Amino acid sequence: MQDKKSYYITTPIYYPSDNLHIGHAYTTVAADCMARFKRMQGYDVYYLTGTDEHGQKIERAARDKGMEPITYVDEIVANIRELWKVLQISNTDFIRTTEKRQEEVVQKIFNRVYEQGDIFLSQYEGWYCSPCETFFTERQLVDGKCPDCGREVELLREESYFFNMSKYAPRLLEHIATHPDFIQPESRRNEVVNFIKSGLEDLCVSRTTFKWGIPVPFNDKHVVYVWFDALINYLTGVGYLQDEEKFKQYWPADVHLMAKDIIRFHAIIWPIMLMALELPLPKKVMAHGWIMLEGGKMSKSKGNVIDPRILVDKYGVDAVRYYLIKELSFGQDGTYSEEILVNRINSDLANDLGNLISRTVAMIIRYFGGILPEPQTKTTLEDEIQAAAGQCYADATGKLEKLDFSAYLHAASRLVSRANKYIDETAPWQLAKAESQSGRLATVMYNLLECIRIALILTAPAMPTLMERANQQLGLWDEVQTVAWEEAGIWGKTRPGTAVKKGDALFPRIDLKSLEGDAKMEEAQAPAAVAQPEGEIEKKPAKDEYISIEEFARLDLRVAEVIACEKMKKADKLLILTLKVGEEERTVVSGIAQDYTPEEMVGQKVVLLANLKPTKLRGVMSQGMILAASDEQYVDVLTVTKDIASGNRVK
RNA sequence: CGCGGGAUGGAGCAGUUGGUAGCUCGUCGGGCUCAUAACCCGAAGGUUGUCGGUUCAAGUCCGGCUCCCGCAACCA
Repeated sequence: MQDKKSYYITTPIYYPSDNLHIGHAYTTVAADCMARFKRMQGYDVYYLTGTDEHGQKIERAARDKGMEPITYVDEIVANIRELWKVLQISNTDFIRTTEKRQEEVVQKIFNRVYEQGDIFLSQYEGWYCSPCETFFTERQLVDGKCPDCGREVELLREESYFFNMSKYAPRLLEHIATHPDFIQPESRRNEVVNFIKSGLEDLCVSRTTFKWGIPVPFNDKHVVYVWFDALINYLTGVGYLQDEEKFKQYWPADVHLMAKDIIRFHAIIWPIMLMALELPLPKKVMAHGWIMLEGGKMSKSKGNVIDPRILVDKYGVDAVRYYLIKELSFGQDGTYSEEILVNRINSDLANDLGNLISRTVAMIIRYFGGILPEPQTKTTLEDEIQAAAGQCYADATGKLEKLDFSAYLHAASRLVSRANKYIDETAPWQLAKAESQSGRLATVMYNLLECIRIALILTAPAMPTLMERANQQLGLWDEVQTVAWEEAGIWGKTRPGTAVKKGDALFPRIDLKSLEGDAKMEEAQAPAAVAQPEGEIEKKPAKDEYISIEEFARLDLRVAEVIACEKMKKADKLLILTLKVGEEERTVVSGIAQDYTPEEMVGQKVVLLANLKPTKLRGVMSQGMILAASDEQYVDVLTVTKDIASGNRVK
């Protein structure tokens, strides 16, 4: 049974309503790196990823496109799988919450927890605004009234299932205290502990407002709350209640890896669910940081989402994965820019590693006809090299064990640097000039290749195609797939007599200047590039979607003069404008506070959409909307510059 | 006082249990010529955001302050 130690690692299951971006790629690549590392160490690895497909948002998105949720989601899931293929993700399994195995397990779990009393039917109590058909919490209300429409709300109860979380809070705190590695990094652990100590409320684990989800087994008016459903995938994936032997082999998970924003679900709700099921908790829950873009977080609305596929096309999988793994330091946020990416590839991969291989191959060919000689005369320098290699191996291993990905690659880089320095120290081109030095020269060549061999093993988890590509030139291994991690810790595994041959550069240098040229071309092609991969609906109005002049006339656009203006309290973006429109006065709330002060608005003549349905914004009734141009950076309010009196029509 | 993160040589970041501040890139100078104009060596450059406290000793612990950034709320 215990023939092989097992290792179970997961990524979150992703929500297929949006395109996946470089951040999702990071999590998945990092987890893949671990999976490959553990496999090379001889572990029986189970690497699970997948998609979380239920929920109102998906249901709505599908309906908006006139599709069944499942057809909608199928398409996106296919794209996600394709992305993982491109990134050489070696997941063992791919789970979808819409699969039958998941539904079964979720329902059984729901049943069980219900029967033991930890899930109970209760009333969800909230303030209900019937015109808006929405519940609000006490906090959300504005002056005790509906924050949306400003009307009276009533205290209503709705039937809902709740999960008793507080019951398990002390046990969870105890567990966290006695297992310091359970939540990583430490800053996240503190956050979670504080959150738990501030008191856990019962979690509402069912919904009745939509249908797209797993039905509560004994009450089909209810659907299981998506997070409750989603987290269970970690159990379903390894056969819980379905394949007991498999489950026994892999559970508890060794690592749940995720981005920091969902740590609470994994470090609070999930462990408590497992406690309710009397299952052992995962050994580690690790949250990494975010990849930020220069100028803020990436988001679809900013249009700055990076599609990893395009990067892989441009730079290759190994380079892109290397960059991702190297860039984020343990648990912290990092920055993405194409310039940083290119610099990283050029300096670490092209200049140092790629070039090391290139120059070594060239020298073995020049001095020994391409056949690696037997090492001979040894000096203290060789002891030093060997010790350095051992140290790098130990460091890389240690850092990976701790999921400190960046430091792991840094350790591997150190060996490459040491080898480059070794060439300088020994100056093989000098040795080659004297016949008497051929023994030394042989030693140097052997040691260089030995360093390369070790470096390639160390970087293999990060760069899955490099070993094979390099091996075509180096001939180090008969079978690349079976190379074990431990071989990197053994000096002298390379066999003399190995034949090397010249090949293409493993990591060609990238010219930043030519990149600028590319960027311009890309801009021209951008719409196609963006729309194509995901089948994303960048709907341009079709030609027959012109509107008539009559339709336009329905918009009552007027010149309006700002006679007073103040900043909305407790809102960053809102100004409250008092407008004079002819004889009439109006109050309009506008989201321009980040670019305009109240003072500079007063006296301006702006364009008002006067017959827009009034609405309440943060408690203030806004009677219309003023027109403004905007992009990601600026908001520019349209103003009337000539002396046209307020109230006049704009058309 | 909504939640959280950050402030360390020009840039981006490390700094584990408090004990001489490190790494990558860039800059300047030198070396080498095997190599993907790559490689190697050396140098300059920081009173570790600010004020106060604990200590023999603080980037590292405690408290106040300032400024950035994400999330949330809000952009009709």
